[in-house]
Amino acid sequence: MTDATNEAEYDVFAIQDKWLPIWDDLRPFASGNEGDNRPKKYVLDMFPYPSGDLHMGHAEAYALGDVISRYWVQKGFNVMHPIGWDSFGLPAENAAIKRGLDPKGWTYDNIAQQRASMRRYACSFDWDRVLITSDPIYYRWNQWLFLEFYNKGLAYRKNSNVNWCPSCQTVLANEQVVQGLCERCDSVVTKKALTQWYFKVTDYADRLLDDLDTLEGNWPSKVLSMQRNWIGRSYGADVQFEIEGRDEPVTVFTTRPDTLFGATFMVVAADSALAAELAANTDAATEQNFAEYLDMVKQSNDIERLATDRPKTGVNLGRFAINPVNGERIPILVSDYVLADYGHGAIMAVPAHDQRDFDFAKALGLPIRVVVDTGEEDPNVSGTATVGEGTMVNSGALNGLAKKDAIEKMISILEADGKGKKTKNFRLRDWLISRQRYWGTPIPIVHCDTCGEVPVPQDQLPVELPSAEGLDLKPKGTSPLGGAEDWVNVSCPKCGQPAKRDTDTMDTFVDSSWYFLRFLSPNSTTEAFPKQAAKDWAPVDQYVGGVTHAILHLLYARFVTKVLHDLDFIDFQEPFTRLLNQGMVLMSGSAMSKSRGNIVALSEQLDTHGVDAVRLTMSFAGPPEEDIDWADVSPSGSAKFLARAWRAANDVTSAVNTDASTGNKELRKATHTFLRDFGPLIEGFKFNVGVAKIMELVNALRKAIDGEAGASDPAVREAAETVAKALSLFAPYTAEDMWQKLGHEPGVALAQLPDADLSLLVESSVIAVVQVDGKLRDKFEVPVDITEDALRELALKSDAVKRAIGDKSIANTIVRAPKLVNIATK
RNA sequence: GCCGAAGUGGCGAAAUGGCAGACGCGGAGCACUCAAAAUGCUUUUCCGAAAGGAGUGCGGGUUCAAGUCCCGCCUUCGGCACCA
Repeated sequence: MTDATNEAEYDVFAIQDKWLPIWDDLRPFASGNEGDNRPKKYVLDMFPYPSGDLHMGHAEAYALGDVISRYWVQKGFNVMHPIGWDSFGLPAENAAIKRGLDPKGWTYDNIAQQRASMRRYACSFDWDRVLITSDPIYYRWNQWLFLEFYNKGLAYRKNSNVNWCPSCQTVLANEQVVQGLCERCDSVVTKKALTQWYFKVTDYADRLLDDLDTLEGNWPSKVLSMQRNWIGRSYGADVQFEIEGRDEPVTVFTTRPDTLFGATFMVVAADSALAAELAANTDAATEQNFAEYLDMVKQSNDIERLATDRPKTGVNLGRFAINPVNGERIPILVSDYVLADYGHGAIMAVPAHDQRDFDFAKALGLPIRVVVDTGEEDPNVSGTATVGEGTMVNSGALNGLAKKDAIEKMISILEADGKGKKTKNFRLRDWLISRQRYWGTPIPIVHCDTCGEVPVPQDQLPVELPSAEGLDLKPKGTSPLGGAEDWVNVSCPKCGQPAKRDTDTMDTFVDSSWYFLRFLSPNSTTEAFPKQAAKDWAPVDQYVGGVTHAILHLLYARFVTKVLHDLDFIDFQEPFTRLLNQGMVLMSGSAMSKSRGNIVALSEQLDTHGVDAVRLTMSFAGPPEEDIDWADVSPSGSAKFLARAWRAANDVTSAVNTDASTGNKELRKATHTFLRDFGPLIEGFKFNVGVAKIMELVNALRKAIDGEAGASDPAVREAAETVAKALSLFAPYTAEDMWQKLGHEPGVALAQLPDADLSLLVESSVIAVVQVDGKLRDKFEVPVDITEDALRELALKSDAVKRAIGDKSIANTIVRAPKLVNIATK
């Protein structure tokens, strides 16, 4: 039943349908128009993977990104807030295989769906700046990037033991192996010797680590520490050990050169080339032992290898190294606890002061010699290596020194003798970028029997992916592109003889490592991005996305940025000035997943509560970096609040442009207190508190309309307009409709919040509190300009205070006029 | 093991060293209604009838005053981890 006198009902779905087409025309978020001289800001949300329709996680990320973007638009900035799709990759390929379709169709269908959902979700994207990484117009520049790296010597091929996912049938970067499992499919990752393409990220290890300091305070400290951990720099020394029966010495890396006198044996990684060589020159029995051991090592996977309680195993090669400081002959052993690809694949073992070496020594009956007196029990007795600080003993010239001095002295001794040098090592490995899959950017290299690796000339780019039709995409260990014979067989760009294209595709993290620059000119066919635009807009002022990318994506993007800087394409060294990591949306305590059966469908939430209520809930649930448990929050409560705000605007009866200065004092004060507090809260990412402040203002507004002031009071209009503008960051449909109800033209998103009139906030009196021994005992109203003496006197007169003091005597009285008195007794 | 973050009502959460629990969810009550829904208002940390007392993971400390700063624990979460 409709009530004729009160026909205005808040109908969120009607409002959504009403405003969408109007906004399509209005385009309030177009950026970089000719003659637009608003100051520039670049706000970027991590672009989605088109694996289906948008889900709750996207809804949170884009709600929060939008608060920031819309805030700066409202502040009068020319905000670039683009969107794109990270659309190459395995899920599309796997879905295609499963359904017998082309990955392209699946991908672009999903993109269309997500795009429509983003429009409905009222994302403030600039729809003129859109990119899709699987478009040739994008990946052509991915190939350009590869060739720039190649020409600079930063892209190279090598054969080594790589991470291999037996289920995806492709190699994986180190970063894509999580706890020994494939990050995509959770299969146990194995090792395989393959020739693969790498980017030389290790050349930038120092800068990637040191420049993290410049992000301090602007990136979550968690992400900074994760990156530091991942790069893992350690300082120490390279030490050369002569090997009996070998011309070349073997170099080992150690962080504890001070303990060199305690090195009682050497351990070589069982799966290293050095181990094979050393074993080859022993007797038949040892060779046999080594071969059997190596076989066992190769069969164990990372999961087994990483088990902490795993007993140490190894084989004594019966060969000897010479300790460079004391000439001692020490046995050489092989074991799998030494890694082939860290340091030099060989270590000096100091069992007394390293627990791993100790366990190994115990297991194989090797000598243990204490060279640092830490004041703890002898490791031979306690069974625990002493790894801490102490005084050097049994160490010749080092005796009596502390750890730090001993390290320095040992290094200078080694350097003087030419037996070693100070150095550092990184945990970070080079980035393996080739993949044996179809749906990715083809690597723009031709292999020629006479010329070797030949880069495809820039004017022949893009090397377009051949049609998937007729190709067998099923994982089989080699790239499906190998089956596209017309595509593979080309003539060498250099000599013209028959040659073959490289059939691998690039890791999709290459695509996303520079996409933020492509938004500057997403449709350009002549350059990856214009230098001048990069100067004007980049780096990204505010990046928003999940912490899941804390290592991989952010590290790669930082690396590529530094390379592009060194190649003189850009003048900055860090891509993302400020970073916000939003939390995850959980359901009943755990991440949403099909197997748990706890998936909340975004579309259902939107159909039930409306876009605005879902967006508002995302912002109001808590601090943005915390997880949101959907079971704990109330989208219906948000909807209720929005209706309440909308009704208040609907109640306003004064004319547009009514001068607020004659309005209700109390409500004006509430409005201007809000105006003072709101901006800093948003800029400090305290969106939940910002929403709470809007709620307070709506409560005050309601009270004023229903109370003495009445609906026609000018302050009521001022408050309602303030609510509409502020609310547009969180609930754009409701805010726009309120704005219209208040008599304005569409475009609340561009309506600026005025500065607070602080003169309205000056109080003549305040509530003073009186504490006795820090406990609240009384409060009363006092003039703001009350003197300390007068306030003290008032406090001491209070009955409640007298009672609290009792028969104790006063030791001290602290007065902070006009707000506080604290009486300390003794 | 190493590094980091966090522990506050029934729940999500607020709180420049200065009134702990803003704002909301949920609960209770009142008004409107024949009734319900919706809406508006009141109330809601715990114990206590009240006066009052207790209270921010635990134990200490600094301070007139500590959720906040310092020291030591406990628990949870995240990252790294046989990296020499």
